[in-house]
Amino acid sequence: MDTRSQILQIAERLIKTKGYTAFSYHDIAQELGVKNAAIHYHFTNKELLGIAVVERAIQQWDAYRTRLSKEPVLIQLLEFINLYKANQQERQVCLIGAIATQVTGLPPTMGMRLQVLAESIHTYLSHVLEEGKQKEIFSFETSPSQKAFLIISNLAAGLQLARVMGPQVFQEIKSGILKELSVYNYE
Amino acid sequence: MDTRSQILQIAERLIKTKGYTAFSYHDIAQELGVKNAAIHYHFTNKELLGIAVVERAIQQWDAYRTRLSKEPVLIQLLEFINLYKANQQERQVCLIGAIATQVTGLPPTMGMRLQVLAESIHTYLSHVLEEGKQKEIFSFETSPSQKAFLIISNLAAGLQLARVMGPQVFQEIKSGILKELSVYNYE
DNA sequence: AAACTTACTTACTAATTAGTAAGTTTCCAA
DNA sequence: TTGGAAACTTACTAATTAGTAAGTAAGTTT
Repeated sequence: MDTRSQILQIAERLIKTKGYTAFSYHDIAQELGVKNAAIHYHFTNKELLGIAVVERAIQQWDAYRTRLSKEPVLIQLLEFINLYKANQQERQVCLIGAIATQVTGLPPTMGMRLQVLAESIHTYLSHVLEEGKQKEIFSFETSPSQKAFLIISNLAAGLQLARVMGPQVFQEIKSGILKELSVYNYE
Repeated sequence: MDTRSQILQIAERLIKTKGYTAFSYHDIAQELGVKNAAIHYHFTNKELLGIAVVERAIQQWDAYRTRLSKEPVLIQLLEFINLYKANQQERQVCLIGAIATQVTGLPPTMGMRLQVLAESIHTYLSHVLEEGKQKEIFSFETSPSQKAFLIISNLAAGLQLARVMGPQVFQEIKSGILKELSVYNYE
């Protein structure tokens, strides 16, 4: 993998563990075994790096949801939850939560691109829920859009609560989501 | 109000808007119209200030839940939601979400005290839900503890999503929570 | 009135930060 | 084989950061 991609990968991990303001070019440089200025060569300033991290997340999400969309809705839901579970296992939060809590003091463009990501995720999950409801695989009383907001917020804050209260909280939230959708016998 | 309390109040607001790492002693000093060192007089270092902010939040929460516990369960739930709504109106996130997303790089004591706060909130809401279920005011299929985790995560991440996607998202989440509890005709 | 405390200010240090400018190495293409 | 671009390093700057030490003014206690 090329250095540019490695920088983006490390930056994303740092944002999801310490937050955007808390990580420095030095952190990335040290981990890559290069000098500070090498990071500046690839990303002139921190704002550009931050935006590129969100942009990369959008691309990866687009690829992921395109691939997933060919699967049955139940698999799509479980795999969606697993995306968050993977973060939990590394004690990370999701990118949206990590940036949203600091967004007031961040470059506006980061907020705008994050909105695009959040809306894409919400739209995708809404469709999955709608199809699942129609096919009687999921059961819920709210609209698919509203239910999508509820589930996304469960997962996002589930990661945050798990950091503070322990990993079992995420498991409780995950099984709660599925129970409320009347989904049983998974994995 | 004395200076110490004012510092804590400003610090909490800054944590809930920009995050712990992003605010400086200078930010507080400027807003109070005093010099940098005046803040250090009251809180020798940033770690002590951070812990004091969480400690104050625990005290305020204890007072609030004690007062609320005399009300009917439906009022208790609606007032609990209103605590988050108040944050939303100022474009802030909740203290737990704000700190949890950065907790990996923060003084361990802050994480420990935040855990106490989070557990107290969860215990309180669990009791409210349990009583409400028993009295058939709320309806839900999971355990009260599990439902409490779901609702807390809805509200915490609801604030974060509202920052990125707009305030209507918080409203959607709020009405979704109530609908799933079969609570109608509120306010 | 003297001693002491509270709540600061002034003036500083050391470390870290993002960011830049100029030079260097390595590889590839004409 | 020479020219140039890509990917750096070296060496620096300016700003911001947390934190400290010494001094001061106002009030409070003895």
